[in-house]
Amino acid sequence: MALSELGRFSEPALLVLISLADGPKHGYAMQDDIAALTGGRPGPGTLYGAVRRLEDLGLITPHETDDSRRRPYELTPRGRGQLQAELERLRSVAHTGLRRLATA
Amino acid sequence: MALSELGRFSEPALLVLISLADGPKHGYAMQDDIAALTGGRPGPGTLYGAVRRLEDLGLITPHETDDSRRRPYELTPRGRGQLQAELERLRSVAHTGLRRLATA
DNA sequence: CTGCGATGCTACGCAGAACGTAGTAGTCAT
DNA sequence: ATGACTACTACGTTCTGCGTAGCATCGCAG
Repeated sequence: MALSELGRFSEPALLVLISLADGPKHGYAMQDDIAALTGGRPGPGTLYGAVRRLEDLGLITPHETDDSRRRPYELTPRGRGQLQAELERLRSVAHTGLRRLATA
Repeated sequence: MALSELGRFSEPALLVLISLADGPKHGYAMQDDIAALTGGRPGPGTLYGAVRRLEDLGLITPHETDDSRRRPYELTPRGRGQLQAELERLRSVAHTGLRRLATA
């Protein structure tokens, strides 16, 4: 993490955050949700790798449950804020790019 | 490249394509342009690494020039198409995410 | 005309992300 | 009780991201 100290997400990590944006989910449900969003289903290596990193960063947290089999996660307030900022940045970059394509 | 066969870009590669969207540029100019777009200037390793991969994929191509010192690149038609598709995908993902944040 | 900062790129190497595969185990319907 | 689906862990490989270092060229100040 060098280009910017904290304000950057890789694609799988971003998709995990988005998938948690409308409520807590466990890993398998995230995979389904991401598949619906993007058309591609991440393998477990990709998904749980991203989840662990996001948890280390304090952007998501395990959700209380008595079910030992599932491990649901939810956004922390910090994760929610970071996601919002990142999505706005992304939207602006996409907008700039599309305008350039249209003009040229 | 496994999640989707060709429809996925890493952030630096995407930024290179965007920076070429309003005309041919050489590496250093791309660095400047990306810095203006995002606030962060990629190092040469990041930039030229992404450039080489994009050239291998046929999305950008070296621009004719007699200047041996500079090596400008431009989008291929295929690169232009891919960029457009990717930006639209990105905009839609960002939109979905922001809507979820607003609703929840 | 010489020094020096800015330009433009190549080479290199490491850390870690992305990804697939395989394996384990519980659940549920038939 | 067998097979399909759910849910996750473990593991290893490949490649990206990134910084650093180095080298050559240009332009300008003195």
